[in-house]
Amino acid sequence: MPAVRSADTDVRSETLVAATRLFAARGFEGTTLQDIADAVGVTKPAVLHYFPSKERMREAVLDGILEHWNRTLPRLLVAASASRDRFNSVFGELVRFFSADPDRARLLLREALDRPAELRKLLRGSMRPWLAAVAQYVRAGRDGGRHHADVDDEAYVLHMAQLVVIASACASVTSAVLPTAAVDRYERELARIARSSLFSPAALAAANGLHKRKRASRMSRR
Amino acid sequence: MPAVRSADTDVRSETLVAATRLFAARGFEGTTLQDIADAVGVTKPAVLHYFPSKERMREAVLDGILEHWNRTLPRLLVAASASRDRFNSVFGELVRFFSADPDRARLLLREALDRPAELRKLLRGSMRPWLAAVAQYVRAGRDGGRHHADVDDEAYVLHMAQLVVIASACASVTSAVLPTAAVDRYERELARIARSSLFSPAALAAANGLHKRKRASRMSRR
DNA sequence: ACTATCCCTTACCGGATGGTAAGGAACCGG
DNA sequence: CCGGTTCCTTACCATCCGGTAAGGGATAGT
Repeated sequence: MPAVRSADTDVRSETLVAATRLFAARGFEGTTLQDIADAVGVTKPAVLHYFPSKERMREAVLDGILEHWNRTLPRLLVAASASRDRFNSVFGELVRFFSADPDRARLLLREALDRPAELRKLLRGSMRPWLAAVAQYVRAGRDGGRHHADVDDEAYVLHMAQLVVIASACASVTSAVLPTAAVDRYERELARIARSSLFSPAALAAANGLHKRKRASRMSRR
Repeated sequence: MPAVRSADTDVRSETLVAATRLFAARGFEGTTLQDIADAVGVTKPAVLHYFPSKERMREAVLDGILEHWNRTLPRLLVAASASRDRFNSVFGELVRFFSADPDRARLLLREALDRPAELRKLLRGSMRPWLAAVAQYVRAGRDGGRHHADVDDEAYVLHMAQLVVIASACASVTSAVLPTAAVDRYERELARIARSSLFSPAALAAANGLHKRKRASRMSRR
């Protein structure tokens, strides 16, 4: 029925990609439809042919990110069951998700600043289960003595998520302040903070040395 | 010489306050001169009488924040010299500065997103000394055994600063995800993360119990 | 060959935006 | 009483914004 020309999904998806990049870099209000059209190489009404309004485009861009997120979410949650490995896989997945494409973090941050009410509702619906699951894991580890006794499960998880987001979003700024700024040094410290503020000293010491022979010691020790 | 009417600094400063609030809430591009003029209760050319352009107003707003920061900075750095007290006073001052007026955090975050290059230069010039001083304190504590042996001084300080900023800026969003969201619970966990990822287990235990009788135990233990 | 549909173009529009021109009201030193 | 300065107004402007109208060229079904 549609007169496909192999450009059917082409211009539309290119528009979505360009809009994502531009919204992340300059913000929604700071980006004009002309900017997006120029980036794709078409005219302004062409992008409005696929997205009825700029506002709808914003929603499409945000949906694209959340969809990607919800697709990697299950994989993230059924990670290894061992206490320490589970932490590493979940935290690693989180870091990878945002540092792989900092635009995701920037966009999320902008949404939190520009439309907090909307993001609230959105997170309330789609991130609560995830938060609850991870928080439950933290709580179990705490009751089992593996985690700090005074850790606040939900607050801890939220803080760590925020930390990953802002580290990814502002990497270009902070790298200018760190003098000998290797990015992985920055990321390594991020992981260290998350670990050492979660695991009890006993669990940390155990993982560092006399535990199972499963993983080679990847602890930083320069 | 000037025909003062007691409104000399009035409208100007009110404009600055309104602009700060609006820029923080809606962003620079999302705020019109008309919005600002309406908030102050004057006409659009009136605000342009004090600030020759919208761009100059942005600079004035940012300068206002950095000036406030630079004014409280020295007080922050000459804080108590005892290891644990120094941490508490510096970290507490940081938290207080941003949570007292979340607009500061939001504005800083927006600047990092909208104009990373400019903020880079600005931070490079005015925040490097502060970072260096605190990092040096962290390093000294590490070499003295009070801090974790594998802490990365500069990266740690940067991460903590970012964490405080985003926690203040996004409090309205995250509070919707935390179910029984007392704000101070959120802040308490923030301080716990900062402490337990910095101090070595021995130093933490000492501070919690058998140390000097200086402070009453304020550790959370619900 | 005819029609319909899809994709995209040129041309245009109402409204809002940042900024300017010009002048008026209040106050000043003289 | 008289310029002069400061502060703020009304009126206005060029530009750009998101969005629409209308149509052309290509393709597909019939």
